[in-house]
Amino acid sequence: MPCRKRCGDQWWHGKIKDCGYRITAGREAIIETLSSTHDHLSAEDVYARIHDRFPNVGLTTIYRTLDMLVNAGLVFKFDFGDGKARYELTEGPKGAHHHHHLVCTGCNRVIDYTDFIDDEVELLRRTEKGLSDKYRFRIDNHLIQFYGTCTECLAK
Amino acid sequence: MPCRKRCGDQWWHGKIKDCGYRITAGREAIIETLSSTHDHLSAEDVYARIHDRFPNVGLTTIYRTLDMLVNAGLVFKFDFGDGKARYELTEGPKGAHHHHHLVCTGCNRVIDYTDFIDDEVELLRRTEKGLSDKYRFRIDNHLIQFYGTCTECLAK
DNA sequence: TCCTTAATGGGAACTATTTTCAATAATACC
DNA sequence: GGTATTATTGAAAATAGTTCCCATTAAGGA
Ligand SMILES: [Zn+2]
Ligand SMILES: [Zn+2]
Ligand SMILES: [Zn+2]
Ligand SMILES: [Zn+2]
Repeated sequence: MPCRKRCGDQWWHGKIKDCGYRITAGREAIIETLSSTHDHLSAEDVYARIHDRFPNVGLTTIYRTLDMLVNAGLVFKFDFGDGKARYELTEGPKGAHHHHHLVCTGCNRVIDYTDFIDDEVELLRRTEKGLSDKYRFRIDNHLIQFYGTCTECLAK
Repeated sequence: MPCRKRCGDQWWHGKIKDCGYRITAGREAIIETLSSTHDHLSAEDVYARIHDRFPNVGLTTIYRTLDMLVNAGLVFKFDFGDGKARYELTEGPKGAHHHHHLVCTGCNRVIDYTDFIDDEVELLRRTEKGLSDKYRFRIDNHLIQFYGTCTECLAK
C-alpha cells in the first residue's frame, strides 16, 4: 500500500520547486525509482517498475516528468544506440555520483565506471576552460563513452 | 548527368570489399556525400542531398548502407538528442580526421573541435588501457561530447 | 556470358515519443 | 479550512524515425 502522504520533504523537493515545478505523487514515484537503481532505465522501464504501486501514472507522465527533470538538471538523458533514451539521476540524496560509460556494441550492456575519473576530471576541467573561452560556449556537462565488446561477447 | 561508370577504385573500396560487401552506385553516392561535408547528416539529410542525382536511391537503402558502413567501421553514428541519428565518416581519403563535439542544448548546433585533442588522446590511451584490463573489454572507439549553450543562445 | 546471391525500393509495419484536450489536483491566497 | 488559479494529469490519436517484407535487379565470380 503506497504512502500517499508527504512524509517530510525529500532531498530533491527544493530543486524542483526552485524551478517552479510542483511536487506530485507521480514525480515522487519516478524519482524514487531512479534513485533506487544503478540501471539505465528507459521511459518504458520506469513505467514498468512503477505501475504496480501507481497504476494511475501513465506513460505520458513518465516522459513529461523525465523531460522536466532533465531540464531541472536532476536527470541525465543518454543514448546508447538502441533507439530508446535512457535516464539516470545526476545525483542522489548523498550528492553526485559522477561516472562514465563503457558500452558493448554486441549486447548493449553498459558498465558504469568511476576509475580513472580523477585524471579525466582534471583534464576535462582544463579542456572545458579552453573550449568555452575559444568558442564562447557555456559548458554545463559532458558525456564520455567508450564503445567496444564485453567479455561475454568476446567469448563468442 | 551522373557518372555511372567505375572511374577507378576509390580509397574506401578495399575497406568494404574486405568485409564482403559489394560496390554499388548507391553506396558510392552515399559515401561521396558524407565525404564532401563536415556537417552531421541524418539519413534523411543524405537522402535529400543525393536524390537529385540519384532519384532511384531510396531511403531504405540509405539506412541500410549507413548501417553497413558503421559495421565496416567507416562511419560513426551519433545521437545529439534531437531524436534522429547523425552520421559522419570516421576517415577521409587523406586519413582520419578525429574530433570531438560541443553540442548546444538550446539550438542543437554542433561544433567539431580538434583543439586540446592531443592532451585528451594521451589521457584516453591510458584510460582505455586501464579500463580494458580491468573490465576485460575490447575498446574500439570513444565518444566525447560537451553539452552547453552556444554564443547565439546565450545572447537570448 | 551466365549464375549465384547480395542489394534494392516502395510501401507497410513498427516503435519511441509528442500532442491534444478535457478532467484533476497542487499551491497560493484568503 | 475553503476557494481560485493554474500546473499537471491520462488516454487516445498523431507523429516521426527506422525497420521489415518481398518481388525485382544487378554485382562479381566462374
Ligand atoms: Zn557484450
Ligand atoms: Zn551510468
Ligand atoms: Zn545554441
Ligand atoms: Zn563531428
